[in-house]
Amino acid sequence: MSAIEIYRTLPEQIAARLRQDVLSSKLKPGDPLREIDLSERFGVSRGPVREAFRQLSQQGLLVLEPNKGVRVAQNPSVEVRPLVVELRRKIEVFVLNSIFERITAEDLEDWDAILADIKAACESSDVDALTEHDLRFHQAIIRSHDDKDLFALWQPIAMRMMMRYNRLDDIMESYREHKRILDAIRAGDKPVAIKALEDNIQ
Amino acid sequence: MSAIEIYRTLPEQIAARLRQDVLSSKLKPGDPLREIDLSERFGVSRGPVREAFRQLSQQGLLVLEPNKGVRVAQNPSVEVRPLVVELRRKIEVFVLNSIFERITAEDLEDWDAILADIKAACESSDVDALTEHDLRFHQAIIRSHDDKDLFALWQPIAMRMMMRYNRLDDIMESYREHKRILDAIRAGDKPVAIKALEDNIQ
DNA sequence: CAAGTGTACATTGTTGACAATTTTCAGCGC
DNA sequence: GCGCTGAAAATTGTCAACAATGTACACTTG
Repeated sequence: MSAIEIYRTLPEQIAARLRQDVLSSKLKPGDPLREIDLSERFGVSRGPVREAFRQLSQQGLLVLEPNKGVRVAQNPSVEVRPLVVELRRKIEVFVLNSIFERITAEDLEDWDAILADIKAACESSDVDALTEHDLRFHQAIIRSHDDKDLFALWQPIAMRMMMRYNRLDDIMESYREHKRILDAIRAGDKPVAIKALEDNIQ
Repeated sequence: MSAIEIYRTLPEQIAARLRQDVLSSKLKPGDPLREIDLSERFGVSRGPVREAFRQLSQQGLLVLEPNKGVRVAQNPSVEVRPLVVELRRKIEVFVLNSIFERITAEDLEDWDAILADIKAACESSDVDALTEHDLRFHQAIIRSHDDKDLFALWQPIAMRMMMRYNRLDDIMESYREHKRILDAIRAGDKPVAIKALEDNIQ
């Protein structure tokens, strides 16, 4: 796995590992997870594993059933998915619109760095890495807003889209979509930036 | 407290109690909560209390800081609140629109019963009870959709609105708003029902 | 006296044992 | 063979002790 270990607590580290497994379909919808298995695999007790389960269920990646256990969540139904897409668009457009005039050179540097990771992942057709860096890109934008609660609002919605790349014929298109967003921001063109962001969320 | 004890697990019961305290402003934004205090108050160990904290932080009512503890969350800023309102509207309208033709007589009976509770709370000016039954009313509608994940999507957004009734000069208006929704549903008038629902969410 | 430092205290984090619940499946009667 | 019953196994839920972390404040030092 990648070496991004900014996660401070034990449950966060475990949750991050499991999230990768779910998003990369190493764990499939309906798969059961047992606390003992994972506590042995990570060399910790069941407590932190339980808490990681709670975190991921709050993000919609796992489903908890009291006294029965945890399973990987089903993807949103075809009926509900358009709603999820619309909600995520609303939040991200709100944020971009709100911070646009206050975006700093440092912000753009950070986002360029992530864009480079996206490009590398596209060029090597590494879908898992692309999923990770795509998420990081949008996270970075959300997190640059002063109101830190927006991230908590956005995360469960974004996770439910689960970044499935089957929508793209050409994986490089993902890189180009994100590049268009940053280019428009750099040019100070707000409407185009927002349009590019909306086009990327589907 | 009211005797609605449908919550199966210990952490759910604790979370329900704390949620009431937060929504009724018995606990105010910024107030710190200590695991020991609550475990003694409820006569359980710290484990279930910790899990209740996690549930409520996922709903946006508490804020967790690793190794430091838990505080009651701040209300959404005036800038973000319109976004939250819009997101909640989108979800509830989506659900009502989606289930409208399949609403049964039993559904309407259930919702009428909750409406009666709302009426009683309004007549006795019991704002805490009104908050509770208002939540129950909208929960019941969301939960009648086949896709149970919609409730998990809706809850953190709805909680962040925190049902503040200072928007109403006359508390009875809350009852009338909800009655308008059910009347329109009963009459089979979808556009009016959706309009009434939208008007109620602000 | 201000700034920094160390130590005791308060609080959260983690663990392993035990309790409660659910699931599995062998045994039984029909 | 089919369905029911109930004991055993597997799994999650709860607890209390211990570890790690953060905080408060008296103390030192310049």
